[in-house]
Amino acid sequence: MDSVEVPEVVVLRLPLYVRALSQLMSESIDVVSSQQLGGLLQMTPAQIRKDLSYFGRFGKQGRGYDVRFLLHELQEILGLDREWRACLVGVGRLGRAIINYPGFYRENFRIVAAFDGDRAQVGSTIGEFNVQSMDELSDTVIDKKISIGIVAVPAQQAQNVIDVLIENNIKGILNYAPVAAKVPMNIVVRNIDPVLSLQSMTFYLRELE
Amino acid sequence: MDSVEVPEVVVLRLPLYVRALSQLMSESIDVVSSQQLGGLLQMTPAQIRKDLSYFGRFGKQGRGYDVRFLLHELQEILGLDREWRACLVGVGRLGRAIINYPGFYRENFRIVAAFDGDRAQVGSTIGEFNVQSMDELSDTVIDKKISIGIVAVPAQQAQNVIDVLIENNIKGILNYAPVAAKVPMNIVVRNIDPVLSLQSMTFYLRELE
DNA sequence: ATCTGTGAAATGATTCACAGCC
DNA sequence: GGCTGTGAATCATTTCACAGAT
Repeated sequence: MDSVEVPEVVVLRLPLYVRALSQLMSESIDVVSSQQLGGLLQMTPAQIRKDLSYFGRFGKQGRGYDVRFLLHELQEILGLDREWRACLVGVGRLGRAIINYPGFYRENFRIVAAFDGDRAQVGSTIGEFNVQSMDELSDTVIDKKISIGIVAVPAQQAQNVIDVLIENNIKGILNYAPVAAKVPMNIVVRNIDPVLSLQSMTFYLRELE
Repeated sequence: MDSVEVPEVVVLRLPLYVRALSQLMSESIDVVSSQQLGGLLQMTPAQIRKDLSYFGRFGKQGRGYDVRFLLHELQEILGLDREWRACLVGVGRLGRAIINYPGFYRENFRIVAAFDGDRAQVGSTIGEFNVQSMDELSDTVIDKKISIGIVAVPAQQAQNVIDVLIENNIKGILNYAPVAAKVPMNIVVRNIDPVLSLQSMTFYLRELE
């Protein structure tokens, strides 16, 4: 079934489908066509059908997709049918905001530990977390079955923190630091960088003035 | 010179070059090859050269690129040689974190006004901002020459807020709300959505366990 | 009558490879 | 010898268009 490698762009779009389908379910809509879904997400019906076809045949000809069924299938494909545990590294302003952000929790991502390289921070309490030193990372990752690291340290320290996370068997990194992380191929990195987003936006705005 | 349309992927990468070049400049390195830059950013030298070639011929054969010169050129191309003013809509937890985030200011993006649809918030003070009602948006956008709107309201209200921003001549939207914004073609939207990032990451992590 | 799933075609992006220059 | 800039080639993604199912 997945003998053909799924393109990464397709994987990046699946969560959009999940979100739209959740929305539809909450509106008690139980069948949706690729046409309608495309309308919601501003994309072509053909792309949606093609994307889904990498994973199976979920639709009914002449009818469309059963919302609940497709949602469950996609959640399973993405691994969203379980809880994921993450640790946060860096408890400065940004790190604190991340801890307090309720969006992760709602989608079954749990931050279960917080670390900081600054010894002055270690031992302090943030929300319900005791801030731990980086030395404790190794044991905590194992004890708490952590598979994702969230990096919220200054740019200068980011690569080092990322290296430590990888040494400790973390396979996914959500990187808020403004650096291009160097990681082995088997590590999945996602960057969150609003400044980069703005800096590419202005290219288009500039022409308008 | 730009008679051939520049692909959007290229524009999205330019800020990465800007960042790397700034870094190099701060290290007093004044010449860099596409090879070296590729090493820093984890991309191929050919891609960098091709990207830059959409905008001009910035390098010297046998030598590479003058760091300071290329940096200035790219900043100008992206419109980063000036200050950009933005307003924030939504002063909940997320909005407050955005206001306090120093990264925008450092890169010449100024948040100069804050709005909230919730009348209970209006009139309160956050940092140096007086939270304004949405009714005041129209005048303030003009007075303060705001061209970018930062949306940090709950999903439900996001499309409405975005519509209001666009009605008031905002051309760029940095959207933190978890929705696929519907906007006319001439509006530039950038989405910041860490949950989507995690949800596509888990597809790859799932296979490892 | 409607909508999926999918090969084939079209379009878009990346990489190659080398002429030309320093 | 080293490096850019760039057409050409390759590779990837999107869109088309239609057979087949309900």
